[in-house]
Amino acid sequence: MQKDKKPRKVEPDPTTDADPSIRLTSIDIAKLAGVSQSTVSRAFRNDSSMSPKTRQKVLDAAMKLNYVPNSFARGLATQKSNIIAIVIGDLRNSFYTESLIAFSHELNVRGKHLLLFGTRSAQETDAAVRRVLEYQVDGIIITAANTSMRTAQLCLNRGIPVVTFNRYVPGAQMGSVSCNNIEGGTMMTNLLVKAGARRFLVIHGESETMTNRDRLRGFYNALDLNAIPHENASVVKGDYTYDGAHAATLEAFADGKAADAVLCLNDIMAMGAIDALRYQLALRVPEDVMVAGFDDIPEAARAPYNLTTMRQPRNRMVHQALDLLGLGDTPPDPNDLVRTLPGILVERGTVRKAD
Amino acid sequence: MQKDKKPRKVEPDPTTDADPSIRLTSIDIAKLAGVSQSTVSRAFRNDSSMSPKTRQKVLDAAMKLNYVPNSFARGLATQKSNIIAIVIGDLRNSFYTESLIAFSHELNVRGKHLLLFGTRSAQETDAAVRRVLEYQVDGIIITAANTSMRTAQLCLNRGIPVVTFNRYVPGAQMGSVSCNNIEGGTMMTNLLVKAGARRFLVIHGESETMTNRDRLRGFYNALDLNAIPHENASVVKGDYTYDGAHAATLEAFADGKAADAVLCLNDIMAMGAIDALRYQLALRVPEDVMVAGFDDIPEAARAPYNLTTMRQPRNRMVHQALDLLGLGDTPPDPNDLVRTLPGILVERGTVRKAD
DNA sequence: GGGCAAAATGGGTACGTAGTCATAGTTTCA
DNA sequence: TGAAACTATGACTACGTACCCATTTTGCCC
Repeated sequence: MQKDKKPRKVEPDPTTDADPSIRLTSIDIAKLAGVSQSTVSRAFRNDSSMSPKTRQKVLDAAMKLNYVPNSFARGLATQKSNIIAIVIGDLRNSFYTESLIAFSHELNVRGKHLLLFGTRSAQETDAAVRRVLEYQVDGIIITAANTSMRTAQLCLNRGIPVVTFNRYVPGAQMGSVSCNNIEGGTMMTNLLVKAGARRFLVIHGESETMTNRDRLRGFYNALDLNAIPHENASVVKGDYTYDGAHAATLEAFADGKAADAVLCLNDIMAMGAIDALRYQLALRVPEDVMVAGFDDIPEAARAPYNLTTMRQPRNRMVHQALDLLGLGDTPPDPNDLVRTLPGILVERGTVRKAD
Repeated sequence: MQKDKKPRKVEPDPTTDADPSIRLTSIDIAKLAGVSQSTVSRAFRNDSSMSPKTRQKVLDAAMKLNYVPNSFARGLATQKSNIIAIVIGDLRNSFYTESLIAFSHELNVRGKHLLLFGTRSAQETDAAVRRVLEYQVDGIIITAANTSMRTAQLCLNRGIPVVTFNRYVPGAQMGSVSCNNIEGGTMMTNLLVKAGARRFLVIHGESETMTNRDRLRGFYNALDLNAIPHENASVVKGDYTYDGAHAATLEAFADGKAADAVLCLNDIMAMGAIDALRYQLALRVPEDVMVAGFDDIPEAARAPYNLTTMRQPRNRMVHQALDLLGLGDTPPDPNDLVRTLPGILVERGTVRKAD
């Protein structure tokens, strides 16, 4: 019985024409370059102990055959994937879109790849994170609804750094980047009070997230500071979406003017509120009703909205998140995992100037 | 106190928790479940020839230790990654954001993962595609500027299905999904002509992409049909962005009314044009100048814009793309790689009703 | 219950790269 | 000039799963 070397699984596909580049490996390159597989591997790893001449020879051979190293084999051998997973809850909110763009660019620069998970519910998020683990990702950025502690702990147990972006889970031993939302809520509310607001409609999103709670808390703090009774504020849900806030505004103002200021806990909702006020309720903004938001997304600055908002320093937040994943210039300090940045009050045209 | 408090320090509890320091493999699960590694592998692959009892035993063991299969090893062994790469040029355009959301969801349902590349230039796109190859992706969706034929061919040579979304490369042997943009351009222009438009400003994006060319061609076709001289149209670049179109509009109208209709080759640019007309140039839309767009992104339907536009059937396009990647119900027909869907004229408030 | 087919399970190896260790080749310095 | 210290390269194996194939167990029928 003659035993032959196991041949490559080359099954000529009749549907496509000639398949010239069958599965290429470093061994093929080694043959062509007249070196060993080890040497090919070195050439692609920028291993120092290697003559430039040999390296060039290998790279030339690789170029000629259009060889690309197999990331799975590499990942298996190195236990590194070069993949960062991002779990995003609401891509319809430009704040997250912009963040994603920034992350994408920054990761690209660092030679990392980006595995994207879009989820809505916390349940879905948990499932996504679980599947992320299969890919041995080098880090996870979570910017979706309240991820369960248990799931996050799962990652941390495996030594995978986790960063929650624009949210945090109290007590969790993981990185998090967000604004000082309490302070932000207070500042914005103070601005509205100074502009004459006394009766408030607050449109909030998901009451479970800390970001939401903190902004709300900041709002109440400001009411207290200004001796405005809490009864003057009605708090309704807007689902963190344009449509949600639009509907909530219509409902709240159904029986006439419900408030002289609408504080929306993000810009997308503020846009929905403004449009409802102006186009459905025929109220003027800011003359009849003032509106304020959070985030400062690109649309907020455009003429139809010209929204007064609390800007989140997005780029700085992105960089902090990358730092916490160990992708920055300095390794993260395990005792400084929670980064809180100040928001920036951006005064535009939806809040009247204080007299 | 009967029950011990859980110790703060992580202590390996063999009955409930995994030891965080140890890398779990199918062999560990096999030991715990009292079966072979092969059997563990089977349990996670839904292999048919396996007793339900054994499978459950394995899954229980895996659950207990929080075991997750290693995708790199799996990918190496199966030559399948379960990863689909998406190269997106402009995430700031909701059309692509919405498409991404749809793709993300559909891929998730199919157990596929999504590797995201954001790029601006064709050069960057090529680099991204090249790196995608390292990950042995099961398919690539390109919805960015004119990818070079050469790069796309690289993928096709490896048997990786490529689909261009909302664009196509003439003559390329790869899948593509787009609207009938020639027809769309003609329909929209006809509508404007019927509404009384005679002098046109066309704001287009990247002149290299076929989508752009086709819409423009459809526009000129309509001019011819209506015996309107081409001199009545001025065509300027808007970079496919809000800001680009905003600036282009201001410049075109700098010396007074430049046209009685502005045809923007996508909605994002239409929004920029409308805002420039209304807020900077104090012109009324549609009374003084009509505006039309393409795509029908969510913002187009909102009150401040209420844009008349040519809707692209996004969900159908997404499904077609998935089909072409072999992820649909039926395998793709290699002779039917170019899918062209009709656009849908959505008449709203930025084009006057024909008399 | 014996014999046979089918189902269930285990053994063993390939997948492609990284990295350790050994070795051949080269330089340094006494 | 010879030995030590490097440098450059090659041989070999681990990484964790899938899958082919062999083997054992079960189910079935007469």
